Amino acid sequence: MLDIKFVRNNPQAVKAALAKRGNTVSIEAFLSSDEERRKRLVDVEQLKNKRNVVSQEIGKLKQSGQPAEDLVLEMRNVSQQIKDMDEEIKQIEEKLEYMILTIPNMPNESVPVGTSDADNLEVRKWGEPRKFAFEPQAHWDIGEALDILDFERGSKVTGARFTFYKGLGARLERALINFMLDLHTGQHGYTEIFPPFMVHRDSMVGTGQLPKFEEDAFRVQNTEYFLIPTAEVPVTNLYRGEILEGAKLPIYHCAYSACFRAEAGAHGRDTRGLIRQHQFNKVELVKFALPENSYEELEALVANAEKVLQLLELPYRVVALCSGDLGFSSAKTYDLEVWLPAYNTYREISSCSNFEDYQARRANIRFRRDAKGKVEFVHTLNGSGLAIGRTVAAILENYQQQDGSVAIPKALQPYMGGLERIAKV
RNA sequence: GGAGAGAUGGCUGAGUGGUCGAAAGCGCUCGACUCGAAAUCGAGUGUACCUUACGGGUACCGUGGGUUCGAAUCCCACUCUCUCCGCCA
Repeated sequence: MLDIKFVRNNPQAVKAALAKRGNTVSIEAFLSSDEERRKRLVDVEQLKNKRNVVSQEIGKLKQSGQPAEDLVLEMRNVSQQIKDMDEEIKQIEEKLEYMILTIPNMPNESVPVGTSDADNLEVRKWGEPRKFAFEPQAHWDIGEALDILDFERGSKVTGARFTFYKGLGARLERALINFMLDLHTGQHGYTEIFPPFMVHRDSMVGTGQLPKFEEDAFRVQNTEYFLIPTAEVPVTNLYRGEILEGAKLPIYHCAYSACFRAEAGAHGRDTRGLIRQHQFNKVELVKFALPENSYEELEALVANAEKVLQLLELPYRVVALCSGDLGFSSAKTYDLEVWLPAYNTYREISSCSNFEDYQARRANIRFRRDAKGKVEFVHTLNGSGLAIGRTVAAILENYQQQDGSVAIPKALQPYMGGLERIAKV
């Protein structure tokens, strides 16, 4: 969430920043409630002070055997008043909290201004889309033909947007997970985490999925547990409520997890194939950084994610999201988009964001530079490194052969038991 | 699932209705001593909010309620941890 004091002191700047997102939240409504709260707080705290002082007097009177009935009666009244005022303040605070939790982050200065993904800025391209001597097939057709993906039975057993991987398809998924984790832990300095796949409400609030986007999440019946939409949630919340040692920053974590998304509002989009599933696998990168370094850390994180695509020799481009396309909690986001021949376009395969102190403030993740220093909020970052299902789709489509088989990228072959291609059995 | 014990500051741990934001020790910071270090001695050392010139106030002893003039302390519910039994991958 935003710094309430900053909002109070710079309402115009906040409004201008949020306007770049096309956000219409009323800062005025927030500020008037905020003022109301403070006004009442002053009153009730005065009363509480009176109660504290007089209560001590009563104690002394009673100890010395003197009567204190009139004071007790008076304080009985005061206490009731305090109770009523506390109740009113609580109502206001609940309203305020909901408001501040539903105000998105402010875009960083460097974010291009725009209203939709059409205004996103291509930063760089890597690799050349392959020229096919034949009509390239979509990955769902390739996968079904090779009997390594089974969408029909996925729907039968669970429902739409669920898929069975079979044989070398399942092996490919597992190989990619291991390949990516090995790369990030071995070459990029990330410490591996294997997180819970369910978290409670506070964790979802901490990273920004709640309270605003509850309809996007799967909640476990009769509990307050949510299936994680990304490992970002449990891994960022690892240090929730903690004060970290400044000397230990930055902290790099990577984590494999399954991800669960309700995809509310995505009906009819990407209905075929692996692109948009209710359950998919992902290797996530998470960083906890010093505020002054977070933008360098973002560039490095993007480079770490790009490395996966480079090693797999998949053509991609890097896009800087414009202000209107930015995620709720993000101050700046780069998307990695991989080339998908059957779509004849680049599709998102990784999203790398700097949240600055927005999540840290929600999740109360702080650090102290040294023993004497004041506590400060860390900056949190994360990015996919990469989405596994979409990587499988990209490999199937980019590495397909005329005979229907699919070559396996060199870097991945050791993870496939040395296998060089997936062919029909 | 059954029975029991517990949750206090960075840590250990005292505190069963008032003067307790909280003893003591450890740790940490600063200072003294020292050529330097250790040891020793002295001072300091939570977070948030409100107000503000200095300063002051309020809240927080797992979480949420309740009793009371007054709650770390009493009552209720919940969460988590530990021990024993049962069950289980």
